[in-house]
Amino acid sequence: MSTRKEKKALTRSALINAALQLVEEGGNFATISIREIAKQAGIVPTAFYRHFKDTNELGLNLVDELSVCLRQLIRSAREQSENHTQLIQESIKNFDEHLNSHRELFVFMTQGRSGGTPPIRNAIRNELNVFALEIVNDLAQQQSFPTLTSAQLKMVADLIVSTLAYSATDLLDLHKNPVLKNERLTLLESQCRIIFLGAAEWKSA
Amino acid sequence: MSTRKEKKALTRSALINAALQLVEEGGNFATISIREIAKQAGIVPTAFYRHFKDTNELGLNLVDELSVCLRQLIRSAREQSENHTQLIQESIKNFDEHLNSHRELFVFMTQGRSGGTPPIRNAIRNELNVFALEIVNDLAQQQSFPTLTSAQLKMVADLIVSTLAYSATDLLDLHKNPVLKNERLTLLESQCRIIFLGAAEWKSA
DNA sequence: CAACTTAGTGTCCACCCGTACACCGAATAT
DNA sequence: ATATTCGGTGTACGGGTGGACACTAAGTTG
Repeated sequence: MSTRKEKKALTRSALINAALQLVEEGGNFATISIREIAKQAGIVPTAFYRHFKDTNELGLNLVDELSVCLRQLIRSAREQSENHTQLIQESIKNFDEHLNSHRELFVFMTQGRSGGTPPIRNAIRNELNVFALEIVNDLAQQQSFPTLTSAQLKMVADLIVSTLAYSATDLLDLHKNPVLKNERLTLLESQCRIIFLGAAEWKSA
Repeated sequence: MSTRKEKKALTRSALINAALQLVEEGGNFATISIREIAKQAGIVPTAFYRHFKDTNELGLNLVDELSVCLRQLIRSAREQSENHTQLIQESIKNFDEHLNSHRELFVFMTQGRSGGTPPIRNAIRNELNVFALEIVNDLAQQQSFPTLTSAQLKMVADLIVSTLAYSATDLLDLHKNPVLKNERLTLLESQCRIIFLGAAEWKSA
């Protein structure tokens, strides 16, 4: 039927993967060129334009990839646990596994959130906001903090997301140093517990 | 006496300021070129090499600038307050003012922490670590959390620094939107209070 | 004052960049 | 079966880049 569209979709994802791989290999997304991406994808530079206007547009598509990745992360963390401590442990383990299996996307995310073009920054910010909203949903459903309004839950969720995202930069860098990485994961766990403790104590003042 | 060294130091700081200004104007530090910096500084490109080997080396010097900036920030936040809430409010106000008066440095910091070359990333990480240690010092001196060991205080301080640094990206972007920026500052304040509440509740488990 | 040092200049080169353009050949539509 | 669409190719151009090199002029030193 559609050999045409199939092939196009194929090289399109080849371009996306090429960009991600270049980023993962240590390149800053802001500095990688159309020519590099095309070469990595095994096509000629000018063919790039059949798919994206420029690297920025490709970047926005990377954010879409990130979006589904984050959704997977939320979903796989959704087996409810007995208590907060356990929930945190399991969620962080899950987070770490996602960081490993989607390194390139998270490297792109951390880079782009502060160093991307404005459209990319906003797109990533938006994804992280959606992510926080999903956490709010979960916290509400599990009635983790019955005394908090949903606005207050959102504030807590934003803090959790902020803490996770910040740690991602460190964890991705500690990739090849398991000892330090585990230390960092332990730190992250303690910090999340602090947040949960604080949230439980929060009185609207 | 030393007109020579004076002039050199002068153009050197002209180069540093040129780089910072280019970053502040929206450029990603990773993408700005020696020629751009030199032009902005009002010298010829090749003269750049009299001061720095490459942009990376200049970047490491920007981290030094950041270092003294962070030290100023700590110092000016060191008037002790009556209670936690007030301390947080004043410290955040101080933080915001520093963000405004040293925009370029903080843009560079947020960019570089996740998107810089490995040496720059490490240098910034190191500065933030020192910053956290200074906070530990202050918290210990004020006996804010008598039940916590210094290792636990460090964990809390890291969380505070993480939260501040993460918010910096947002705050710098909201530069020209006072309403949203104030919302973000309020969010930050709530999050810091959560952290302080959680820290007060922490039992070594 | 003479010799030396050095910050900044001017020129030049090989390289990579984005992108315009004409082209091809196979998948699709008629 | 023929015409059309379109993803990928190859060539070409102007412009920006890092950096080598020889130079100058002013500051320093002895």
